[in-house]
Amino acid sequence: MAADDYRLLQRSFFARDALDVARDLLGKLLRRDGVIVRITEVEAYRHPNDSANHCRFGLTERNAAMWGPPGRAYVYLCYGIHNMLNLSTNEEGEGAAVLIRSAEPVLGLTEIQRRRGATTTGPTLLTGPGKVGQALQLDTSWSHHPVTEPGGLEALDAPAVGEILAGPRVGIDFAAPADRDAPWRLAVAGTKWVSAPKGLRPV
DNA sequence: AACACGATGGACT
DNA sequence: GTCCATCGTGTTA
Repeated sequence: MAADDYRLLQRSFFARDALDVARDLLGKLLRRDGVIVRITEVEAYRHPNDSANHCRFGLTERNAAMWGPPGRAYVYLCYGIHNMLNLSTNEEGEGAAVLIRSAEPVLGLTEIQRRRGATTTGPTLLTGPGKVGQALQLDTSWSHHPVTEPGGLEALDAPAVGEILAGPRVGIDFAAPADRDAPWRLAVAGTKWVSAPKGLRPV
């Protein structure tokens, strides 16, 4: 299949609750120039009433892309080092997004290795949100970029996946217990391209 | 105007 | 298992 045969996801795909979008994003593709990856693990950050969500204190300059139209990138810097990719969901005015936690190389493996500074072809190449950001060469200036339009970073359609695993989100111990325990981390079953298989179980 | 800390990853014991 | 790099953001004063 030629790269030009891939179809962009539509804005309406993202104009739904983050948890629904998260589930449907599994198996979909992200393209940046000659690199294509398949999404294998995601987390939903919902609106409202999600105390793990960056939008929990309202609109700020950093999280503005989450409040904006659906289908936009929200890239934020974590620990001063890692650029984390989210895709905005819900309707404009609702602060919600899906964090892309892991992916699997589809095209451009050697370029991904170069960007990551790694030689492995195994899951450690691309499991973890910081690695995804690095492989797609993203930084915070990519926030607000529409992934439903050609050019730059694109979200591409692909067949739905089969079985799905779910479990609590990672690294949100600061959140309220109910939000901490909510099974809003989703992953493709049967793949090794998942950052933390522990804690995931079939839905 | 200061300050504490994070939706992590890699190196090391 | 532990340690910590590294800096922008949001909170608090």
